[in-house]
Amino acid sequence: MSSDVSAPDAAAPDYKNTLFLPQTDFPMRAGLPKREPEWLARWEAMGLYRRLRETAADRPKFELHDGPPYANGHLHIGHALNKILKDFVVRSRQMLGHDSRYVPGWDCHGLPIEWKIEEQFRARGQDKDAVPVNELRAQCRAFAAEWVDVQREEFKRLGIGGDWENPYLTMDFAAEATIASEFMAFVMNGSLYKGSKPVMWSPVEQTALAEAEVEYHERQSPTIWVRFRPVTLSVDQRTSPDWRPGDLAGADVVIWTTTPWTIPQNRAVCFNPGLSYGLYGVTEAAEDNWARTGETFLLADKLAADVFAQARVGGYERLRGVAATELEALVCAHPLRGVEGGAGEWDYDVPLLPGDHVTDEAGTGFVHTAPSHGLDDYEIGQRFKLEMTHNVGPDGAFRADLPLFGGLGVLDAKGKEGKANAAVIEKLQEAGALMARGRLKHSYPHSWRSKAPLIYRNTPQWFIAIDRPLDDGHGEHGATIRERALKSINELVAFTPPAGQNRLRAMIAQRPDWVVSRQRAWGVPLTCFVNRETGELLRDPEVNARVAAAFREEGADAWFAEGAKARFLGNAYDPEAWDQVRDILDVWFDSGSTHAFALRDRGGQWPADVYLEGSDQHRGWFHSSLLQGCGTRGRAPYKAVVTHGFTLDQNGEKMSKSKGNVVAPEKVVQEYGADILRLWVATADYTDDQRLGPDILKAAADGYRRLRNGFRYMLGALDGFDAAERVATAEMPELERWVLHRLAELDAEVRAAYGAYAFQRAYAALFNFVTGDLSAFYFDVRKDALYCDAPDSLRRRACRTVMDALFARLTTWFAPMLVFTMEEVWLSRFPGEDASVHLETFPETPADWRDDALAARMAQLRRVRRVGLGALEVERREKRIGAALEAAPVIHVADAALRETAASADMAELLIASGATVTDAPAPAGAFTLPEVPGVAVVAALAEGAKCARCWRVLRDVGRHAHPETCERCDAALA
RNA sequence: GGGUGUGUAGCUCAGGUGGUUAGAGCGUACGCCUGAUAAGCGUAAGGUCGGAGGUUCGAGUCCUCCCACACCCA
Repeated sequence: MSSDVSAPDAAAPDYKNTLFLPQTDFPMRAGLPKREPEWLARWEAMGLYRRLRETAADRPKFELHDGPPYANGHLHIGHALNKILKDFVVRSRQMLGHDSRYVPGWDCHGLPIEWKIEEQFRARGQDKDAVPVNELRAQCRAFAAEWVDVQREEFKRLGIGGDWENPYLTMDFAAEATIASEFMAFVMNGSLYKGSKPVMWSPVEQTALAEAEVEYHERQSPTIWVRFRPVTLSVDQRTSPDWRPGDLAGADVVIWTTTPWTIPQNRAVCFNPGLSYGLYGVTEAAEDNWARTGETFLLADKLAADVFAQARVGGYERLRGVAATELEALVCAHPLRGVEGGAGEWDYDVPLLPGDHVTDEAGTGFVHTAPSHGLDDYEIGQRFKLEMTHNVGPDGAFRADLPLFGGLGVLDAKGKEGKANAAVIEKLQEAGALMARGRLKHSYPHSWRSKAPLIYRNTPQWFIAIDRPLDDGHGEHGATIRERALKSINELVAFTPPAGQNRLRAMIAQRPDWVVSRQRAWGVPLTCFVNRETGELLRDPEVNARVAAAFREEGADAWFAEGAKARFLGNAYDPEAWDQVRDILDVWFDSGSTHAFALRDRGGQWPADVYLEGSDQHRGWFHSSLLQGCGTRGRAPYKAVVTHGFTLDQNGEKMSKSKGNVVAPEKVVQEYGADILRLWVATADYTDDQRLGPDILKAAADGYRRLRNGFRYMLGALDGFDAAERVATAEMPELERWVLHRLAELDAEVRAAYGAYAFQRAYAALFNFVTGDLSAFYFDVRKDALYCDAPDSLRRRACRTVMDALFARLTTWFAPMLVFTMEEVWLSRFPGEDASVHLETFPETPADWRDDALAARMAQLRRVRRVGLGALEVERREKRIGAALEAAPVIHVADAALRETAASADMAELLIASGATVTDAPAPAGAFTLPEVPGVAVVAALAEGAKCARCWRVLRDVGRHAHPETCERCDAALA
C-alpha cells in the first residue's frame, strides 16, 4: 500500500506532543438554543445597552426610529425579519463609530384590541355599549400592556439589542398627550375640517365597518343601463372636424350600474380619456323596445356590441368616433330631471368627468358617479367639487322627505332586498331613461358578524386637508402638506431599494384628504370643540394646553371623564355653546406621530436617519409619518426609507395556517437558535420577498457550522498568542501580506455594505473569504508552519500576527449579524466581566496593508496552484499518492514572466507538497493541464527521501539529524 | 381590474453602458486526509437565464406581449 520512503519506521519516536496543534475550549457544536439565553442574561446583568450609550456618548448620533408593531399576539416571521434587520442596522452603525441608540416601540390603540375586549364582554353577556367608555379603555390598555410584555421577551430572545426597559408606547400618557398636541397643531394651522365620506355601512347593525370586518359573498343584483341626455355643448365641439350640428345633443350617454338605488344620488358621469368612444345609431329594433330605431347613443367602442345585445337592439351602426375633448364638454341632465312628483329634486346638471378608474372591461365605458356611495365616486367628487348627498339614512332607507322614494329601504331590517331598487327602476322606466335591464350574480360585501349585505354610505368625518396652504412657519419645502411631502420624497429622502420612491410618490401624489376620525373608543380622541351655532372650530392655545397637560398626567381618558368639557373649555367659553368631539383619531395618526414623542420628546435626532419597515408600510407608517411630519414640521421625519419584502415559504408561496407552511420564529429559535435565523436574514435579499422553510434553515445551519469552525480554528491557532510575537508587516512572508491585503479590501467592502444596508453583500463577502481564502487556502497552507515551526520562527510568528488581525476584524464584522456566536468567540479569547465584542468598533485598517501588486501576483500563483492540485488529484485517483505531502510535482511553465513568478514563490508550500520544481523544460506528454490555465503543465512526481516523523514531509535529509527520523526544521524546533 | 415590484443551476445569490463555451458559495456524488476529525481538502455532475415574439452581425442584458408570484389598492 505504501512505499518504503513514506512508511515511518515502526519504532519511530512519537513527536505528536512536540507539535503546536490548535488548542481551544471553544466547542465545535454550538448548542445555540440552550446557550443563547445565557448570553442574554449576561448582557442584561452587565447593562450592555447602557454601556453602549456611555462608551459612544461623544460620537455622532445615528437614529433608526422604530416602527411600532401592534401589541396583539405572538411574533410572526415578519416581525422577526423586521427587527433583525433593524438590529443589523443599529449594531453596524454603532460599530462603524456612531452612537446608535434603539428605542423600540409599540402601537397600542385601535380596533383589533377593542374587538378582543368587546368579545370578552359579549362572552360575559354584557352589552359593550352599556359599559362606560373609560372602563372599556382601561381593559384595552391592560390587554395591550400584556402583549407588549410578551412581544418584548420574544424580541429580546432574537438578540435584538435596545432600550427594552424604556420602550415607547403609543398609549403612554406622555405619548397620548403628544398625539393630542400634534392633532391640535392641525386644528390650529387650519388644515382640519369636517366633511363627509362614504364608508362601508351595515344598515342592519346601523354601524360603519372597517375593511377587516367585511367579507365577500355572491349576491344577485339588478343591473340597469341608464340614459343621460346632454343638455349643453361647448364651443370646442364645433371646432372638431367631425362636428355635425346637434349629433351629440340628441344622443344618450349610457351608464351601467348594479345599484339602481344610487341613481337619485348621481352627480356625475365619468369616462376615461384613454379609451375609444363612438356615437352609435340604432338601425333595427322592435317597436316596443326601450332603445328604438333612430336613437343614438354614446358608448365605449369595445363595449357597444355587448350593450346593444343587452338592449335587444337588432342592428346598429357606428356613426363616428367621439374624442375625449368632446366628452369632457358634455353636460347632461339627471335622468330623473322633471319627472312627475320629483319636485325639482333632480333638476341639476350632471357633468361628464375624466377618471382613470373607468375601464372598458365591463359596462358601457361611462360610470355613474354618486359621491356619497362609492370611494372612486367620492374621490372624483372631491376633485371636482361635487355635492355630497344625504339621501340615505343609517337604517339604509331614503330620507322621508325625498320625493318619490322617501322612506324606501335599500335593504330591510333583516338585510333582505328593500323596495328602493325596484322603485327607482320603475321611475327611470317611466321617465324613458332606461335603455336595458338585467340581473347579475357577483361578489358583494357583507358584514362578517350579521352576514347581511353592506352599502357605501357617507357619514360625517374629520379630515386633514393636504392641499391647503399652511401659514405655519414651516414653508421651506412647500406651502401644503402634499407639496412638502412630494418635495421630501423627491429631494430629501433616500430610498432602499430605489423603487420605494416611486411607490410612495405615486400614493402621495394622488391621495385624497386624510380622514382622521373613527367612531371608536380605544385611542386618542380628536381633542377639539365645535361651535354649535356656527360649526366653527375652537382655536385657543390655552384650551389646548389644558388638554395636553391633563393627558400628560391622566392619559387620554381625561377627555371622556365626567365634566371634561367644562374643565378644558375653562371660564372663557360657555360649555353650552360648544360641542366636544368624541371621535377617536385614526391609529395611523398615532403612529404617524411617533417621531414627535419618541424622537423629539426623548432627545433623539430629528429627522431620523432611517425608517425601516416592510413594503406594505408605503401606504402605512411611511405614509402617515410623512403627512404628519409635513403638517407639523414641514418635512418628512426621516432621511432614509429602507423597505423589506415579505417572507414566503420555501416554494415561494404565502405562509398560511391552512397550508401548514408557517415558520414561527419561536420554533426556529428552539430548534436552531436565533443566530441561525439571523444568518438566514443575512443571506437573503431582503429588498425582495424571501423564502423560508425547513431546507433553507438547514442550509443556514450548514453555513453557520462552517463559519463556526473557521473561528474555532483561529482560536486554536492563537492559543497563548502574545503581543511580543508580533511581526511587522514589512517582514512578513508574502502569504501573510496577501492576507492583510485581503483584509484591507474587505474592510472597505464591509464598511460600504453596512453603510448601504446591504447586509447580504457584507455577509457574502465575509463568508466567501472565510471559506475560500482562509479555510481552503491560507489555513490549509499554514498548518505546517503553525504546527511544526519553532515558536520563534518568523513564519509562524507572522502567521499568528495575521491570525490576530483576522480575529479582531472577523469577529467585529460578523458581530452585528451573529450576535451570540461572535460574543462567544470573543469571550473565549478575551474573557472578562466587562468584556463584550459588542462594545468594540470595527478596527481601523492600516493603509499599507493594501498591496495590489502582491494581490495580482498571488492570483497568478493560485492559478498555477490549481493546475498543481489537479495533477495531485489524478495521482490520488490512480492510487499513487494519498496525501499531497507524498508528492513533489514538477511544474512546466511556458511563459517566462509567469515562470519567474512561480519560481520566486514557494510552490511546494502553496501546494502542501513536500517539494516542487518550476522549470522551462517542455511539458512531457501526459502532463496535467487545465484549459483555463494555458501554458502550465504539471507532472506530479513522488517526493524523494523519507517521511519526517514529526512534520510528515518527505525530504532527503530526514534521518541525518540529532533527533531520529526528523528533517532539519523539525530537528531544530526540537532543540 | 389598477398600481408597484420580482422571476439566472436543488438552495442563496453575482452577472456597469448588449459581445468569446453564463459565474460563486452551499447542497449532492465521488475521492483524499485522519495532527481543525459529528471537522478539513480536492474533483465532478448540475442552468430551456419564467414563456413567446421582435430589434441587432450578436441579448440573461434593449422593446412588445404573455405567464407566475408578492405587496398595496379597487
